[in-house]
Amino acid sequence: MARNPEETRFQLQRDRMLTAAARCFNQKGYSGTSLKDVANLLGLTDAALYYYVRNKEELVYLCYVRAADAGRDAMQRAVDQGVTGFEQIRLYIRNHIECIVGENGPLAIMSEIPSLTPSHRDEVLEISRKHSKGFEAILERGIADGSIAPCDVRMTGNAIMGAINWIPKWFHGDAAMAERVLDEFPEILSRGLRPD
Amino acid sequence: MARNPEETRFQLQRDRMLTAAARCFNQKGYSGTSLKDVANLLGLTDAALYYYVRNKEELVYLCYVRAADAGRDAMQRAVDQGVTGFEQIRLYIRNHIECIVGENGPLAIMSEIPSLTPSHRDEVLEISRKHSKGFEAILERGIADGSIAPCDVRMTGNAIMGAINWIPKWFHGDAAMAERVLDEFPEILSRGLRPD
DNA sequence: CAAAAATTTTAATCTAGATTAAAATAATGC
DNA sequence: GCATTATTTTAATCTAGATTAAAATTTTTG
Repeated sequence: MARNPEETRFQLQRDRMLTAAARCFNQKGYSGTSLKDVANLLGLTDAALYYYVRNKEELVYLCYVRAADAGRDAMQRAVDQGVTGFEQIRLYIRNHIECIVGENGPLAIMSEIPSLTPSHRDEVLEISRKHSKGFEAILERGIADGSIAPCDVRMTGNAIMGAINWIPKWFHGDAAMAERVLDEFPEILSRGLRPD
Repeated sequence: MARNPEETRFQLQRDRMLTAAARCFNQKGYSGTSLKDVANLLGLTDAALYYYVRNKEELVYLCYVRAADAGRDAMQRAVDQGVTGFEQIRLYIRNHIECIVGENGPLAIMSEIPSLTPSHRDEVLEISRKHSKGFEAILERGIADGSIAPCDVRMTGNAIMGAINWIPKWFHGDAAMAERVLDEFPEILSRGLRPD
């Protein structure tokens, strides 16, 4: 055990593990990926994973927490940098997609919350709800400042988030495609928000 | 075995089964749902399902084929009824969402194609690709007839389809909500397509 | 370099869930 | 009502994959 450099070592391995797991989960789902799948991506044995997590459920849980952190971060930066609500939404879309298709590896899409422990489930649901609320709040500010046309913010949020969350289903790590998504999606998804 | 009324009986049960399975799969994924889960929804024993399908994989496969049929149908009706490309897209969105949130039970979202048999996988992928092409073709017609602004049809298709495919993740059979989705989504998702 | 701590592997165990076969029940045709 | 066919259940198998414990290996520290 250690102060900092070694804690970092453990953390780094664990992080690589979460990335590998996220890749598997996005592709084959929670139950569909075996710990062996994840371990293989890392050149390890399945049993080795238990050195880093208590069990498989905790692995998803950590993936989700990590994704939530990245999402919150993407939103925070967008709010900090954008002036109008519209600009903030656009920045957020771009930032978030960057997390998803970026080279630091994929983020897990939170698509199997039912598989979590009740306690973990509640926690993740709470975070997720907060995130949605944050998104809707930006929309509302945009409506207030006139940069976004009045709309059902809940449904609009669901639509935009859905389009983003679905990306891992068809995107598989092609760098050229990553560029294209990053260029096109923010425009496509925000275009409909503008007032006439 | 039978001519027609009995064939219908078998078909009907099988259809109920596909609906139940679709509900489970959408909620918990392929590997996440046991045959017992599906059987319970029908008031049956898991073993009884084998009277209708060869195995679990065939069950997903049939769910996917069924969803594909409904999707093709929704698109065909949209093309038949709409005049401009824009109108057709809008109609298609509404028709498809109606399949998803409608009362005849949910359609399976094709999110776990990797779990299929190679042969089934190829077939479903082919159908799915054709569907995407159909969607993009409508977009292109819309661009040609001036009802839709020029855009990257591939990315636009991915965005719109993604938003739709994600619906089952947050929609859970509330009738009032179904109305709301059906009212809002076609507008939200098509608004950005209009030329300036 | 040797001791201690950290990391990984090997080898079992344990269980849920898919699948099957045989038996039981229900429905239908005559 | 009887014989046949359709449907479902009961009761076993069988297997993949999660989990664990102990042993082996690697890394770190002094």
